[in-house]
Amino acid sequence: MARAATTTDAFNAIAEPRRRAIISVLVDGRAHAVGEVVERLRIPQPAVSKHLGVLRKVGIVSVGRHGRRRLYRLNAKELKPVHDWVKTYERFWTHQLDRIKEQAERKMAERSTRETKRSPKKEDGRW
Amino acid sequence: MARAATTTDAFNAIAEPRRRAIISVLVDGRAHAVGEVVERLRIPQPAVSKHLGVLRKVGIVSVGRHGRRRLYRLNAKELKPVHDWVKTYERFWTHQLDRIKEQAERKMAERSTRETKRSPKKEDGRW
DNA sequence: TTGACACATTCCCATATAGGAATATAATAG
DNA sequence: CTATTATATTCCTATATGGGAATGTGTCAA
Repeated sequence: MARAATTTDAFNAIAEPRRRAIISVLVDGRAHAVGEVVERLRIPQPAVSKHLGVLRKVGIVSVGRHGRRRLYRLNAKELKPVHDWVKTYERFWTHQLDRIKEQAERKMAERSTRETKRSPKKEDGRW
Repeated sequence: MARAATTTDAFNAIAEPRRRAIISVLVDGRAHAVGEVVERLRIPQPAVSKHLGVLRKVGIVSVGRHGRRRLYRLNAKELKPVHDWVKTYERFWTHQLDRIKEQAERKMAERSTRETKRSPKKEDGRW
């Protein structure tokens, strides 16, 4: 099979830089017309419409009509799965104190599970 | 142009679910052989090798050799840009006050577009 | 040396792009 | 009704994909 559709989930949708830029425009929580996005990002209008269409299908934005305009609004909670996933790895780059703390916690956990698990010596040479 | 390559950046690399699964296997910080990943995820070996290749090109993993094995380890700090980006939107689902405000705003918008009586059977994401 | 093992690479293919250009649709103004 | 504004959609194309199958490469063991 080919690559998953951009409309599959938030992960695929936000992989496109211009879609992230569009989301950033909507970060103020207010509704914005397509033309506003076009002006502020200087992206051709059809491209903006297409990208907004992708974001809408995934649920990251919602649309409303007002006259001849379409007003798009951010529905940021759809980004939560991305945040939840990547948050798991936050400890790898956060402050060193946190890393020390993490290591300490890990040592404690290791100590408490040592009887059930195999010894830390392990089978031979893996680095 | 077509879609950006999966090796363009972390955003594109982690859009693939299997690659996220592979990263999860490496989360313990230790080095894992390809065969371990194959076993634990039950993904065909060539697929694992290809996905690891993508992750390596982006820098999310690094490789080392030990005998006939290749040992991959996580270089999670490459995921920081993703975290930094999505962190901006965390407040939309964590702060309860914001959620209340959002709901109120949505109700107001709903009320103002209710007279137009659009067919509700269209795609969702419309107000 | 030979064979088994671990892993990478290549080939093939159906599929979905993202962008540009052109056109369609919808709503309002006059 | 007509022109104009605002946005969506369609058509086109080059490109990269992910999976499966087959094969290549490197290393260890007997």
